[in-house]
Amino acid sequence: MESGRLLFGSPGSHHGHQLFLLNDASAIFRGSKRPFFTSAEELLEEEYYDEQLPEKKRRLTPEQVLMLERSFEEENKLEPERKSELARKLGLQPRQVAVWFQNRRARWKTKQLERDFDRLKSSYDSLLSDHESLLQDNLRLRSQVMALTEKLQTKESGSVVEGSTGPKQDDVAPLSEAEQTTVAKIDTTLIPAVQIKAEDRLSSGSGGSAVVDTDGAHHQLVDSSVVESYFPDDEYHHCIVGTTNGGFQSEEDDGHSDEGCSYYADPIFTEHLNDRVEVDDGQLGWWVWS
DNA sequence: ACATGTTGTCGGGTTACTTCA
DNA sequence: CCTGAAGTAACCCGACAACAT
Repeated sequence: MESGRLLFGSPGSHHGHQLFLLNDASAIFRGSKRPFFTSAEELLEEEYYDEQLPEKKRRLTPEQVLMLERSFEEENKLEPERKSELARKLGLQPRQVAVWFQNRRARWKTKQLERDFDRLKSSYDSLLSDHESLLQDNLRLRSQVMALTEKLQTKESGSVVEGSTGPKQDDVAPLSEAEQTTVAKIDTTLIPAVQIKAEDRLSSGSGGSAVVDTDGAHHQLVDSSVVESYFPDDEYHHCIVGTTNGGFQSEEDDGHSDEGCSYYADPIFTEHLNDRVEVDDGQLGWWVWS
């Protein structure tokens, strides 16, 4: 071990005053209490070294720091030969050079962590912005699907009564090309899902049976006017109880009502929640969105 | 060949001191 | 003048590797 230090101070103190054994070049500081950032001119002044106070921490001169920094840029690890060479050139103890490199690596690592943090935070902020933008798109598209679905149903009901005394088909505005494309998607994805659910329900026989939709939501028909829906992706495992009388409740597994349910914040869900339950002569139908 | 001791270095944490606002 | 924050030289400790015995 490189040691070379003398301790004096009160016994038992963890950090006694320390006096360093100095090499030839630094011997001019022996016994002085050199302040930080001492200029070269000041160092040459005789009275500077008159005091015989114990050696304490001394700042390295700017020239010493510059040379150490340059050496650190080349290689941040210090092999024994380079350490001795640097110590000789700078007029420092090899131990001082080693300590400087250790501290310099620690400072570099701290800065590196700060840079990494900034980079990750920037990346996170960007992703968050993208996520929020996608949520807005999702919301908008859901609304569009709803509107188009309603439009399609209105059109289909108009064609059923065509030729009868019902409203004329001309009362329904024709779908645009884009709307027709969306409707086609609804036909191929949503309607079969509804059919599957209807088959599940019908095959189960009783009104108290349960079905699971494409979202994994578990729907239980309680009676002719009430259905309970459990959403497995909801970390709170809320139970949404929809009714046909215009209201709904949200409960947690333990039965306590929860006004903070995240679904309240979803305008699409809130607006169309009761659409999930359509009771018509005991027949249960579902709105489904993907 | 293996065990043990010595020496030096490293990273992480801490202390003591200086500088500055 | 006092004070707290920041920067930094130096230290302590445990882990590890290289080398000698």
